[in-house]
Parts: sequence; C-alpha cells; structure tokens
Amino acid sequence: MTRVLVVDDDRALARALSINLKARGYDVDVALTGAEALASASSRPPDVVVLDLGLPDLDGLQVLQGLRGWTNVPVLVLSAREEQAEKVAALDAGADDYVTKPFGMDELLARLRAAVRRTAPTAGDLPVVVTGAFTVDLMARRVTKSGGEVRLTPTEWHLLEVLVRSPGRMVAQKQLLQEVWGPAYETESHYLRVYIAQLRRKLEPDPAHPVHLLTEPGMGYRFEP
Amino acid sequence: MTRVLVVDDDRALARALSINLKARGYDVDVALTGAEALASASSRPPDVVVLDLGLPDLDGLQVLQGLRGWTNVPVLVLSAREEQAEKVAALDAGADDYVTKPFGMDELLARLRAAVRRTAPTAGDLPVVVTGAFTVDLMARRVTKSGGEVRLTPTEWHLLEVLVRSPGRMVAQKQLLQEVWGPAYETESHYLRVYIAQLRRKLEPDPAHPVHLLTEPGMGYRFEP
DNA sequence: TGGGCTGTTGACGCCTTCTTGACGGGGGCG
DNA sequence: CGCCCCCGTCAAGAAGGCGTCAACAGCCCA
Repeated sequence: MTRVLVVDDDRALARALSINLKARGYDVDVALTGAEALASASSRPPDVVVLDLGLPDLDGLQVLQGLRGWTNVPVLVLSAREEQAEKVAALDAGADDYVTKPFGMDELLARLRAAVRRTAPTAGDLPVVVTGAFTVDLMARRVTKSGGEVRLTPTEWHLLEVLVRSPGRMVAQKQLLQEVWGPAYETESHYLRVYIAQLRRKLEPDPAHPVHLLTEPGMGYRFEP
Repeated sequence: MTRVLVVDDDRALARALSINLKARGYDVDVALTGAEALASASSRPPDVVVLDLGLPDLDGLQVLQGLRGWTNVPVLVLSAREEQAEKVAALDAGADDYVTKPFGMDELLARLRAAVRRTAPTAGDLPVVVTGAFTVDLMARRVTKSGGEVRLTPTEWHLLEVLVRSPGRMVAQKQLLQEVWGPAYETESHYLRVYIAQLRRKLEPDPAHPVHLLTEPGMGYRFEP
C-alpha cells in the first residue's frame, strides 16, 4: 500500500486530506509540525509527502531540505502564496510539485498519483533471487548456476519467472498454464511436466531429486529458495 | 545538454519559450503539430517535453498517449483551461505536470528543472562504455574499434545506444523496436536481425561468433561489456 | 542527371524450440 | 492384488526464429 505523509498544521485540512486519501486506499501519516514530519519520515518512510509550507516551528523549506538530505521521496508542496518567487524557491529546493490553496481535491489527488507513478518503476520488487544451486536475475533476465550461465528458452524462462515470483508458495497448475501459455491451455498439464523437467535438468543439482522446483501432486508446483 | 521539445501551435509562444530556454542553455526542438511532435520525439529523443494541449491536428492527450507508448520522458502540459477534470485527465494520461496559461516564465522554468531533475538519476549513465573490442562514447556519439573510428548510420547508432544503456541486461525485441523505430514497428523483428548483423559486422572481432552483442533467442538481445 | 549512402523488404537455409505422442513408474483405492 | 490416475522421460515431426545475401526505393549532394 502506498504511504502518504501529510504535513500541515491546519488540523481541519490535514483531517480532510487524511480522510480523502484513506478512502482511496492510501496509508496516511499526519504530522502537524516540521519536527514531527522529519521524525515520522525517518521512522516510517513514506512513498510521497504532502507538505504545507506554512508551519509553526520550522519553515516549510527547511523541512524540505531536511528530507532531501537523505531521501528522494516525491514531495508535493501546498501553499497559500501565489508569488512566482515562492514557487521557484520551493521547486528548486527539491519539491516535485507546487499547489496553491485553495485547491481542488481531485486535482491534488491526480498530482499525487502522478508523483507516485514516476517513482513506481524504481520501487519494484527484488530483482535477483538466490538459491543454494542457482541464481535468477529477474531484471537482467539471466540465470546462473555455479558461476556459469544457463541458457533458457522463452517458455522455460516464463515458467521459471512465475514460480520464482512466489517463493515458497504453491502455484496451481491452472495458474501456471494460464500465465505462460494463455487461458486456452488451462488443461494441458502435460506441457508443465515437460517444461518442469527441462528446468530441473538445467537447474537442479540432481534432477531426479529436486530440492528447489517441487511437485505438489495433483495441485501444482512450488519454488523453494 | 538537456534537450527540450516544445509542442505548441502558437508560434509566438513557441518562439518565446524557445528563446528563453536557449538563453538558459537548453537545446530546443519546436513542433507546431502533434504529428510533428511525435516524429521529432522519436528521431531526436528529448529529455523533457512541453506540450500545449490545444493543437490543430491531434488532441494533445493523443500526443501524450503516443509518447507514453514507448517513452517515460517527462511531459509538462500547458493549457488555457483551468477545470479540474482537464487537469486530472492529463495527469492520469501520463503528464508529469500541468500549468495553466497565462503562466509565469520563471515558474515554468522551475517546474521544468524539477521535472528534469527527477529523471536525472535514471538517465545518469556512464558517458563512455568500454569493451574488449570497442568503445562507445555516448556523449560524443562516437564508436572506436582498435583505435580507428567506426562509422555508424543513424539507425545503427540508435540501436547500439539502447543496448549499451543497459549493460548486461537483456532488452526485449519489442522494446528495441519501439525505442528505435517507434511504437508502430513493435512486430518488425526482421529489422532487428538486419541491423544487429550490421553492428556485429562493424564491431565484433568475429561477427559469426559475437561476444558483446548477444542474441537471447525468442526474447531479445543483450550487450555484454 | 547520376552516384553513393541508408533504410526497407524479400528469399532461403539452418537451427532451435514447441508441440505432441508413446511409454514406464509409483501411489492411492477398490 | 490389480487398476487407474498422475507424474516424469524420451523422441520425432512441425513450426517458426535467426542470420545472411541481395535487390529496390528514397534521399542528399555533386
């Protein structure tokens, strides 16, 4: 779930934002002061920050600088001031967007989505999975076994990818067939047997007694790291 | 140098933007229509796009979608319309920012800097890549092999550039075709075979047994430093 | 107008991969 | 004990990808 840190000393506005965000499935932290914001951000790192520039203790720009010292989390600045110089200062201090109050909630949410979306690709899952016998690099699409590179065909790779993406969990035959061969092949469990065997031959230390690509008889297969 | 693509049918505004940007050291391309914009973006990929939504031929949103089909370049949308629904639509279609006209030049430039700054970490690559057989200087657009310079055609260079920007990673055929030839050529894998062969002939020590430009059968190609 | 360079397209042989079928083993169940 | 279902293995034909060569069109420049 995406976590938003709302920093605003106006309790009513903070509350309104919080309710709206939670209703849309965001996880929301609220900070009423700059110091609180910095503490919250370091203890529970947010995915995006909504920062009101008018705070009682610290200047909003100082909060921004405090954040930018150690994180690139997107920051959406709120302010009642419309002067260009203000906006330029905030943006050049590292803000990702600048919205003047009063603002429309829909627009704010859209700008928030845009800010989150931009960082989405970097926030991907673990790119490389390691087992006792081989390693799978999902980003580079590469499999190595005891140093050497292992050549996989597209179908073999696709199947391995689906299994590796759910480590330790059983994946049903139907699901594997759907994801690799398409919905029309739901019942072709023979394909699975052939390709699981090929993967074991290429990856398992002893293909006859697999330890990483396990069969769950009658149900599916499981990848064990 | 940062390249900006300005898309606006208002010649006066386009000109004003262009002058301001050039004065600040940007490299500026101007497109007066949506079709022109898409063509320019694919032949000379910009680092950021300033897109006016009111265009004579295509809807601005269509241009945005056309870009988003194959690139994540930041897009800053200009519009005379203030309605929230407009803004939400543009932002959710992939725009990175939305500025309503009339706007202050300083603010626009600050938002542009913010947009470029965000992508800096991802675009920040090594300017020159060295392999056992040849070196690629991405900034200077030069390739040298055992001291001598190698002449590459624009398409050859573009293809090599995409591969070299992801060293060690497999790049899918679809992605290569989209980035080099455009979104409409997703399936023309024959182009890849022809041009990869030409690159190998010009760069590999033994073109019949490539060691740097490798085929991942059925999936894509990989550059190995 | 002509020549060279570049991009596009077609034909063909080679090779890998996919698909499909046949066969044997093991375990649960009647 | 025998039957049947499910799994694993092997093999062979079909399909399609890959690399290569070559021809053609468009373009720029002389």
